[in-house]
Amino acid sequence: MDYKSKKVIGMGVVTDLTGLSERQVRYYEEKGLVLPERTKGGSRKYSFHDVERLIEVATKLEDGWRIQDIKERERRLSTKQRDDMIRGQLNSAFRTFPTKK
Amino acid sequence: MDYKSKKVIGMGVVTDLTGLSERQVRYYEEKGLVLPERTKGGSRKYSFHDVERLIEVATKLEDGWRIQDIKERERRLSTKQRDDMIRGQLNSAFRTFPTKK
DNA sequence: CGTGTAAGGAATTCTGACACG
DNA sequence: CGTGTAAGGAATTCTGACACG
Repeated sequence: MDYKSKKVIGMGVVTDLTGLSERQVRYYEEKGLVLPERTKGGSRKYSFHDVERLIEVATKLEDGWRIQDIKERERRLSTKQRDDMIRGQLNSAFRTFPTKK
Repeated sequence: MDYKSKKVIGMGVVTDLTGLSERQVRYYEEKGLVLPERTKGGSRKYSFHDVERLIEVATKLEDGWRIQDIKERERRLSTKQRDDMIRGQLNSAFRTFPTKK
């Protein structure tokens, strides 16, 4: 695992880095948009990747998105990505599988 | 600044990552071998680079080095590096400056 | 010299709840 | 729905000191 994915950042640094409040950060977690790890004592630990994710979420909210919208869109995207993967696999298996157009 | 150099890691994670005690980590700082940043409240914050540095220091201590030895050696190394830099600059200024051999 | 430990305090983070719009 | 806030507690980290070898 690389530096970007290692969950080592505490709440204080996260609020500094993102400009968000603790409340916001915890709420986005409650809604399943970020998944920090926990220390034995229960403190949240985030990765740099999580920090970027939080900023992305906050930006979309400012743009008028709702949290449900964000989750919805991403669910669909990952579904499409799965479809593309399967299509790719079929493609190499049978060189005749029809792709779009 | 990249992820590796950003000082965002608290003491707890540092001891987890290095296997060192808080005492050791603070002592190496006292001796000038690592230079964490501080939060407003006074908590130390380390980078991934610092973490690797701490492991390196601890390893050398296990190998019988003394902290002063470690600092001494590095002082000399950086002096040599400075010499090399200056030699390089002179080299490009006067293509005749004698390099070793 | 390098490290352990007990002591007491200050800073940090957590949860659950009430509030607002 | 997304966020602020006051409340109380638990976990975290800090400093200075004494101890050992």
